[in-house]
Amino acid sequence: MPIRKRSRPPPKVAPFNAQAFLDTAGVARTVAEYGRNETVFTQGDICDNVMYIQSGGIKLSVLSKNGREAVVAMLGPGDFFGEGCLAGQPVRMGSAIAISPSVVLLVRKEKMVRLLHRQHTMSDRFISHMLSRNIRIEEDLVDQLFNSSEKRLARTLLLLARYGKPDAPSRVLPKMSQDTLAKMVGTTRSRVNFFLNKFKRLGFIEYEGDVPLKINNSLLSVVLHD
Amino acid sequence: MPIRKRSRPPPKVAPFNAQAFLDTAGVARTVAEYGRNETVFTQGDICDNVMYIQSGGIKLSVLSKNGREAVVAMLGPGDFFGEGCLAGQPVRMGSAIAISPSVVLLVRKEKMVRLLHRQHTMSDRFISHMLSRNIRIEEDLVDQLFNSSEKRLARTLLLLARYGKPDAPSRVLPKMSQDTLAKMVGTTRSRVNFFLNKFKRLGFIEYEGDVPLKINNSLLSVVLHD
DNA sequence: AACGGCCTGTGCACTAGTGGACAGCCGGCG
DNA sequence: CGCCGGCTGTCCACTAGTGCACAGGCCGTT
Repeated sequence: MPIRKRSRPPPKVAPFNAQAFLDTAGVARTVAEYGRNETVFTQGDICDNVMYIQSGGIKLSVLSKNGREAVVAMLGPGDFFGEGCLAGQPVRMGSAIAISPSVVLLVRKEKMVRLLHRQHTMSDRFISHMLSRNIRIEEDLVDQLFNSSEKRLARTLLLLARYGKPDAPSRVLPKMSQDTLAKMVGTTRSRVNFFLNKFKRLGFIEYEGDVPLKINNSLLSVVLHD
Repeated sequence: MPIRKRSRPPPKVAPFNAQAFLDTAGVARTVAEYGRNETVFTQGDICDNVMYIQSGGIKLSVLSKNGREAVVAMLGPGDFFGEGCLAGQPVRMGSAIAISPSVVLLVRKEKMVRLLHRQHTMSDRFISHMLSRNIRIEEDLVDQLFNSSEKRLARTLLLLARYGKPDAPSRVLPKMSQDTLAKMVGTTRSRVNFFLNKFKRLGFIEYEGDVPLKINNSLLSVVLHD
């Protein structure tokens, strides 16, 4: 299973090897690989398996009726996605595309249900994933409710920067366009551009050379101030 | 355990009787009762048990630094809350208060973890709760991202109205102030008032007598229109 | 080299939303 | 009774955010 090395996804927790586990558990599953920007599933597809990210990164987004897009989550190794079908959702509520070359495990939902019953390792992992995801989305929600787009941008930048956990004083940001940033924050590109430059002017982020940026923890002051 | 009858919480699924279950499972748990507006826990409290709603209704809300409040969820019988501690959150991220007389089960988090291991009935129930809650919050999030406050209000009204599932053409709304509505929708009271009257004018909701309102399914047109 | 696609930087008119304020209504209570 | 507190209805000035449009830079392709 060739995993091309990329700058971004630092192999997070290197957690339990789900594939090996599924092998020993004798569970039917499929291993799929996706290249950058390849789509895993699309909003409206019928929905009958749960995915597990072995390596790489996946973006979940939702399309509105009038064609606008919102990024709901950026996921990495060890994360599940597409769990909606376990709750009886007949079709996918959003789209999933790979943001870097990714190896993904597919498990049919019936299998998954049985697995969750029989295997503590699995259900533990799944539950803890659901818990942390829940917390994250809830935070995103109150962020939307309370904060201005400026603060929201600052927050998502900070979250993106510690994509690979360690709390170094300043971290590098995955390369992404102002457009997708806008779709994550929930605003327009003009706005994102405006604030990015403001942050740069104030020394909160550095334009290491040209496009790719480094963010400074001092950016926190934006989020925290009043 | 006297449960005063109220108009609101129609006993949902009448699901597994958690208390009896916990009794037979020999698990330590506490039964607590709360009156209307009594607080179950407060943002910042240390956080070491998970709650299960036996009957009644609970409102989860978050307070921002500058004193604003956002309602994150309204829960009913059969719902868990306070599960954050299972994911290692040391303190509560929001407050929980009873919106009607409620009976709540408290299970210490260590017990809960063991329970989830040993008891399929429990872990099934918990997982399905987490799944549906996840879906709901995610919907709330994209709602925030895509829709104007008018549509958001329409949506929350519709959701509130089918609090007791059945798909009757028009349903009655739990009594709640424009203020808490505003905090659920994520806008100001002036706005809520404005739109409520607009909806009334257009015949989407009826002011049955005075305050308590009935909502018409035609309100859907607001949400659906472009 | 010339082209197109994709990105950033910037400006601006227009709109939705905010955050007050104030009056009036009602019910509870001393 | 009169007063208070919490609720609704309404209004308005002010601000944040949107949704364009346009210019320029940096590829990779033909």
